[in-house]
Amino acid sequence: MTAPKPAAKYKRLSPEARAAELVEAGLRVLAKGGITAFTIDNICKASGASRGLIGHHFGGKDGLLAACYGAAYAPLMRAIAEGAEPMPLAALIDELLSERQLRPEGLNIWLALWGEIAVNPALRVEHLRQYRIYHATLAAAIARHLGRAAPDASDETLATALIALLDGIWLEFSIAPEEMSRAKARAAVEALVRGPLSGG
Amino acid sequence: MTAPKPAAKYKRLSPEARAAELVEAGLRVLAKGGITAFTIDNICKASGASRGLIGHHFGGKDGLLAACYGAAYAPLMRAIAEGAEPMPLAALIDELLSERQLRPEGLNIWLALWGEIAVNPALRVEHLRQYRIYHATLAAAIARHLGRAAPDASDETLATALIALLDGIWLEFSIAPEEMSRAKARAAVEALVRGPLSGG
DNA sequence: AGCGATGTTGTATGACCGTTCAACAAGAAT
DNA sequence: ATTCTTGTTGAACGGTCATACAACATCGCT
Repeated sequence: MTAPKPAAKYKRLSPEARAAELVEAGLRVLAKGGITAFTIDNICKASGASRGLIGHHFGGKDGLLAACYGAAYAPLMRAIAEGAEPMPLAALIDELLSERQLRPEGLNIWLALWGEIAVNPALRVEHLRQYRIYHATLAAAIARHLGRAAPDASDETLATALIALLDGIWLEFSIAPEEMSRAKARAAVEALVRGPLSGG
Repeated sequence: MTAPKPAAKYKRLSPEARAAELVEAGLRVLAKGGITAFTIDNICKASGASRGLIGHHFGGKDGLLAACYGAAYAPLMRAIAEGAEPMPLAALIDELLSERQLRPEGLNIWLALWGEIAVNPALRVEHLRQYRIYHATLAAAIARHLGRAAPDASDETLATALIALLDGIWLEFSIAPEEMSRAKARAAVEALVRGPLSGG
């Protein structure tokens, strides 16, 4: 018999890898149980890690929540930044209403976090940072669509309206899925965008 | 000296009055601290009542939360049902974007509750009940605006889109007030509604 | 004035919360 | 093989959570 290899009691990860695992677990918890389920216990159980790790890597629960917020924005940012050259507006809207962006787990994460943003100043800061990028990208796409080099005030306003409509659509998908569908969503966005964008 | 009147230790209320006070206190707590602040302690402190009352009148915290959800819908319902005869669409939209409907406290309550609806089946049921009334009222107003006696499929779809846009606008007012304004909101709603409604 | 019905109180209870931290162990460096 | 760095563990802590419930007080009724 060879010497029995003692089973390692845990796997040691790089800080980045461990942080990523915890953020992913946090997002899974948020998607399933909302903000009230976002507890150290639940997250560590979901991640398979021990209770001390969140404090060690993020300084506390709030730190992890902020990281989760950033991570929740990632798919959206990836979508609107895809490709080397800027996307045409139609393609952008198509992507924002794609099945990938409308997955229920992802939407539930938004819902859970929105309620916190209104109430948690630290999260609000992180939100504004991401929002500005999102808004600027949309405004630029609208301006390009209308043959402008840079967005003017009306493009900015339309971008704000489009963001609100998309947020509302995502919201309805989450809380009243019987009433919302991709087709209805598409029709709504087209109605909003047709007037201002066809006329010029 | 006359006999000193012993100060009453508490005021005894009818079940309806007490329930109403607790619901109001619950809404105040939701507006200020979101769903995570919705605790027995906080609510009773806000209401000036003792810790046993929520259990006594609502069977538990969840019962009160459901009642709060219904109460949160009340201003909206009152707005769209105002007057004996049906409101014209323009007036309806005006009311839905009025300052009364856009008060931050009210919007924060929505935000706090939306995150729970996605996750709490009992709340979801209550939501659907209220949503159907809301949706039907809007669809009827749209149909009337177009000279139809009853809403057809396109009116229903437009009502859904309008609800989504309004929800999104309220959301932006709460989490990104720097970017949203009543004027922008009005412009967005008009853009959404102009095409389908002017053409017929 | 006294009784009875019932709305109200506040403590007790057990579960769970987030954070801390000393002991531990894995893997790299030597 | 040994040492060292550092990621990891899990128990311990004080605080807060929702709920249950027995004692109590108020007010209508007689």
